[in-house]
Amino acid sequence: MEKVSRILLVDDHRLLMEGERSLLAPYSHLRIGGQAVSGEEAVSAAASLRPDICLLDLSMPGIGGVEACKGILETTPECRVIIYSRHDDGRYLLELFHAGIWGYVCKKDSPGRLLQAIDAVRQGDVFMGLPDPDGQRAALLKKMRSAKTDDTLSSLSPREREILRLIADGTPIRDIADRLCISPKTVESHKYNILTKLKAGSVTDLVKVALRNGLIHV
Amino acid sequence: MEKVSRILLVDDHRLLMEGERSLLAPYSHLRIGGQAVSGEEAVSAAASLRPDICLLDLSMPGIGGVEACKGILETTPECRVIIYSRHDDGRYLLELFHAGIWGYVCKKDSPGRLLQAIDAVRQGDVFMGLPDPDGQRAALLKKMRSAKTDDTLSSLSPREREILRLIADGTPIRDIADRLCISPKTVESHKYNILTKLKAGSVTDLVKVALRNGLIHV
DNA sequence: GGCCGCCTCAGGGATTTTCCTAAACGGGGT
DNA sequence: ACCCCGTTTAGGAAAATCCCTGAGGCGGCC
Repeated sequence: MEKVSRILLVDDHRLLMEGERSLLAPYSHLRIGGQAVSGEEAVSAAASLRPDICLLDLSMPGIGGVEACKGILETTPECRVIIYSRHDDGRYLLELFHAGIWGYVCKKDSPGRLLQAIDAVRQGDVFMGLPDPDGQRAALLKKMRSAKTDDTLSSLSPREREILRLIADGTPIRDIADRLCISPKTVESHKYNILTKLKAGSVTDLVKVALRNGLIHV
Repeated sequence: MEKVSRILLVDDHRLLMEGERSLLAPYSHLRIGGQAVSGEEAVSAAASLRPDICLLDLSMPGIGGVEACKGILETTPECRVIIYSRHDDGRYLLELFHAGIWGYVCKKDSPGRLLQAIDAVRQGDVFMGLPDPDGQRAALLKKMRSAKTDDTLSSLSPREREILRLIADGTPIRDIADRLCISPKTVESHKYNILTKLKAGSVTDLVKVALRNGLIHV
């Protein structure tokens, strides 16, 4: 008798989630153990339902998939998270890999690959579905195997994250200082530290980082 | 006997497209008249297949949904385009409305609303499915009814677009001047004009515009 | 107690950007 | 011929940012 895996579906596209449900429906060893339509919901759902597998959409409003993933793994480390991403460039893959995901599948791939991934992680394997744009897959794998983590936002203090958000939103230093009731010089210091920590060369890089991490929206 | 509408599906999520197919399947008066997984494909598919309705995803790599929409309407103005967007904030709605769309539905809504929209445009009605975040729907409708178009990038000259791209990528003025073999002062002027034309307050706005229009990537 | 990271503030010169105004040149359209 | 538009250049003062260095207070951890 085969073990049944309880799967938590997380996606803010309801229709896509329906697609996932019907994809999984024929398999009696795969049971939908819950669903969530936001990162926040996903974290609390995982904590209470303790699913075996979590199928997680990356791009969601609010805390976003990356943070959701970390949150889930914090409260429910035994849950094997499979990222179901719309991006075909392995975005965040490094960060997520080091955070502890077990699978990564692009939405552009055939739905069958999702089943492949689920089967793999059920058996304790890791399934990373990566297309090979410009032959960079090898380099990506190499980076995955090296222990270096990306860190991006995790190296920033809460205050720095807050200021990063405001800067990336286009708020001038003076206004940030006013809103936070601190000296403009302090804001400058924070900005300098942020740029240094993130190895960013300009505010445009900060915008991109903030965008990737859901701090701001396009 | 009911007229049959031929529908072109455009989405780079294959699974989501499957969802759309099965959603439409029960209705004999709705026939899938083709499908495309990119904006470029969509434009040529519309030109050759001349569908009655086009169900168009907004966020796609390459030329993206906005440009795809314009391209479709250029070659196939009789095709009634329904935008199927993942955003719930009516993003691009103004621009798209003036470009000539007939419908707008958020992916977050129930799939039923998609059918509603299709029925509406089949009957010659316009269906704009807008949630009401912060009560801004009224303002949005007002803007829709006023004749002002958004224009975004279309108001820029090729040179300005080129410089916008470089600025949004974080290239300092001096480097842009070097790369383009022109005076830094010229670049400044272009930048000033871009900022003015786009009514942007800072480079961060330029990053977002560039991102939305596919000039740069996150 | 001591160390460390975070937040705060400040100084100050160098550098860059901002915000225009003005103008010259060429190409394309009327 | 004429005009409009895009491209190029320039000027210059005011403002903002950059790039540090240094330092004090505060809370947590060993």
